[in-house]
Amino acid sequence: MYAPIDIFWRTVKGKYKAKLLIYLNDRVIRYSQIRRKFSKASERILIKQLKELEKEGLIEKKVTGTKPPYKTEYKLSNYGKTICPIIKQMWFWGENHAQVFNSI
Amino acid sequence: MYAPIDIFWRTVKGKYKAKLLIYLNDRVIRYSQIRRKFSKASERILIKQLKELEKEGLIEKKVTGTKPPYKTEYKLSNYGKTICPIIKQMWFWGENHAQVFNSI
DNA sequence: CAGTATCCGTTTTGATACTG
DNA sequence: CAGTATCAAAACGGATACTG
Repeated sequence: MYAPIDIFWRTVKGKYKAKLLIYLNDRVIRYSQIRRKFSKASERILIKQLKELEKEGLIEKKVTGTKPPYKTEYKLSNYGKTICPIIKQMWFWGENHAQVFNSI
Repeated sequence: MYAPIDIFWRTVKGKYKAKLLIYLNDRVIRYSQIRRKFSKASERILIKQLKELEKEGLIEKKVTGTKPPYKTEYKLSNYGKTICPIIKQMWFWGENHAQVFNSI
């Protein structure tokens, strides 16, 4: 029903998802840190994309505390780690071909 | 001003662009053929995405004839060929992880 | 601290009739 | 044959006030 490329697409579609995956690669990070790093993103969208990544199993969330203030930590899952090499290649491609865009 | 990942993103963002690039890989194809292949896409969107790919130099178009009916042929440029390996990896990733989505 | 809820503007896509 | 034009619908993202 879906072409394989659609599977991939659906996974990383969203303004910040690819960057979030790279940012979470090999770290455990609290939400407030992510907020600071992605300060240009609106609260709503950042949470939305984190939730989607979590729902699809690419990242994992751990909440500490039973009443506020809570402490939440995000990290990449093993499944999420399988996608990072591809995102890095997307990154490298952009790096190598940036001049094409600057000239438009 | 743009992160490299945004460069890549901007290049293939669009519902059919990645598929178009793969489809045009190593072939010269007429517009009507593309239409048949992408029969689910609306005329407007298909043309729009072809135009954007052409504008950014990923594909090339050759028009034959001075009055209708015209004959146009599309093919991948050398520049476009540099991005196909990455799209294929996206494809493979989706193939290998499809079951995750089917289970949701 | 880590989110939700609400409202709103922009961007993307679709359907379809028409044209060089 | 290969598009363009027009209009409408849906998806996406942003700002910000509020809450467990």
